[in-house]
Amino acid sequence: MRASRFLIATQKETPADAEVISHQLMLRAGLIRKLASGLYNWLPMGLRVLRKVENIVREEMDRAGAQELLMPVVQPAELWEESGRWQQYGGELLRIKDRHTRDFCLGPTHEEVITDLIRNEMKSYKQLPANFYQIQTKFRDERRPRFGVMRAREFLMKDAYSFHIDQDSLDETYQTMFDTYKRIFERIGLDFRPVQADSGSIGGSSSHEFHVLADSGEDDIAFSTESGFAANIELAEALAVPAAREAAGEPMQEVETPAQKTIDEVARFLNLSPAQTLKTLIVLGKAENDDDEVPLVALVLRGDHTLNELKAEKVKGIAQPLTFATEEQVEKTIGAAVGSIGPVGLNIRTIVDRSAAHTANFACGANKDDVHLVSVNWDRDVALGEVADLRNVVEGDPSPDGQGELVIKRGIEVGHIFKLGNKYSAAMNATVLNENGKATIMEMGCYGIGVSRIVASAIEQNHDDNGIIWPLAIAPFELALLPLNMNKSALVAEQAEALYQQLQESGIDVFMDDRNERPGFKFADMELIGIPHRLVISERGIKNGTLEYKGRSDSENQDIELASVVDFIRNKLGR
RNA sequence: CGGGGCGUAGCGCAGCCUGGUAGCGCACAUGCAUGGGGUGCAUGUGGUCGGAGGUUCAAAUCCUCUCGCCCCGACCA
Repeated sequence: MRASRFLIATQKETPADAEVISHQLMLRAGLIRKLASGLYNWLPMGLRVLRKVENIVREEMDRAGAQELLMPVVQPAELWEESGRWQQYGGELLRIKDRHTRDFCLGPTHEEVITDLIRNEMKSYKQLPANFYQIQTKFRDERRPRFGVMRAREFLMKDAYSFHIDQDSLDETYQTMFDTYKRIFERIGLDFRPVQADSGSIGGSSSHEFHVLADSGEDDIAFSTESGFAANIELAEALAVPAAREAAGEPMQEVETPAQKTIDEVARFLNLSPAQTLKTLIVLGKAENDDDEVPLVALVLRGDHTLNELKAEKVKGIAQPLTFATEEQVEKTIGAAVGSIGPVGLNIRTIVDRSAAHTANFACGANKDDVHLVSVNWDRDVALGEVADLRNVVEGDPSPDGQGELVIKRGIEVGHIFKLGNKYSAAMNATVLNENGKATIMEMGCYGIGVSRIVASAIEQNHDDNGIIWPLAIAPFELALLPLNMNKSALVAEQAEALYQQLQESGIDVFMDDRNERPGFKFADMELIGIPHRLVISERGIKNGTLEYKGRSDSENQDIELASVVDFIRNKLGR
């Protein structure tokens, strides 16, 4: 490609509304332009990157035996009513009406459509297992789109759905997809980790996420220092810390704590560390009958720990989504304000976090305004009832697999695989006949990759002060060919044209900057765009019989014999 | 959805408080010079100041409403 015939939309200045580096660089390098909040145009330069990612994903899915198909963006409401998600799915599902006022939605995911398709097409267990995928635009009406294409409302996703006669077959394909995802992210050149994950609103049992490690990530991932354990923090099991409870000391006593509400205030006032205090959070439970009053439930955690809402939600009898009781509800039922609640003498169901249950001689609210208790001990002063894992893990916690400690890093979720089981196939009655001729509900798996998000996360991991540094596999072009003063020097022009021809014929994805611009201007543009390899053709080099080569992250130029330059580049590209 | 902020040329911004001719840098066009790290000089093009209503002799500026965008806040590829 010649620069003179290609839209180079680079900008010197960073648009004010771009927050993270990948968004800034995608705008500055002229890869994307915003149309509206969460909606982006992909310019020619950006689309080349997107297509390269897409092709790697496609090749590896095909290699894994999946079949590509394509489903519509617009989906009829009936299917979503059948699965129950028309009601369940929140505001992210953009619901629209057609001219006949029939209900439709823009597809945020395609479980319903694929299940409907496959239940009509597949009749026999002999056709299973089968895995279908598409690379297609999704729409999720995000409450807050941000970070450019990282969290856009419209985005490109590879989604795959597998169908099985039994759990063993599902397990096998799940493992194949796990391995395929590893290959994909390795080929793209990302620093990533597979982690155990929650299956969220899509549903199902087992689930792994693939995270690109980057400080700008929106997820916290817990890793073990000693083993391969890695899990999203929403899921990582928190073991009891300390491992055993100390012996009880002084007798329990009441202390006046006027106007001390938060854990920090109380701990400072009592001259204790927050870890020596317990906090009691009051949430809504589930009423047994629809007409009954909603009960309150107390969750007790160590003062320095934070509640993991996902874990709390999974406890039987707690309202989903997790909802905190209002101050009025708390005062009415317990008779004390929110800052003075504690487990001693508490008149509602109480669930204690494992670590809180191992804390001795602690301080907590006395269920009387402005009074706390100190030197409180389980069993001696208050019965220890239900214990559960309620908290988020913190750095230094023991790894749940018993090996090493946990370290926490930020990650960007670029892939997610689920075992759906029969959640959709049962709701939508997707069956095939088994060996005995009996209708059997299929088992399903689903596997997603955020194709457009990968482009942004690759930049988060690979950039410097001058711009993007693309991994070779997804660079918009492999090589930038820069003739200097081409318009003045017939020698340079002639040589550049000849070399351009030669490189193209060797199958190299070359971008020749034939614009009539000064050298510094071209260098800056090519580095901002992030093309991995660069060749400079100048009059003085030609006279020496050499060209200058520089890799995007090299610090020095290297002179290359003109005659051997094509081989040199092929070698650099690993061809 | 709640809290905060911002809308003036393609991009980055000033002007608004204290009402009176709409400005600067970059980009873009033309010319001359320059020609190895975003070159210099000159001359130009480009704006219904987000929109509507109001106050006023006069509104980018003051008032009301509205729309859009960004940031922070707990259902995600």
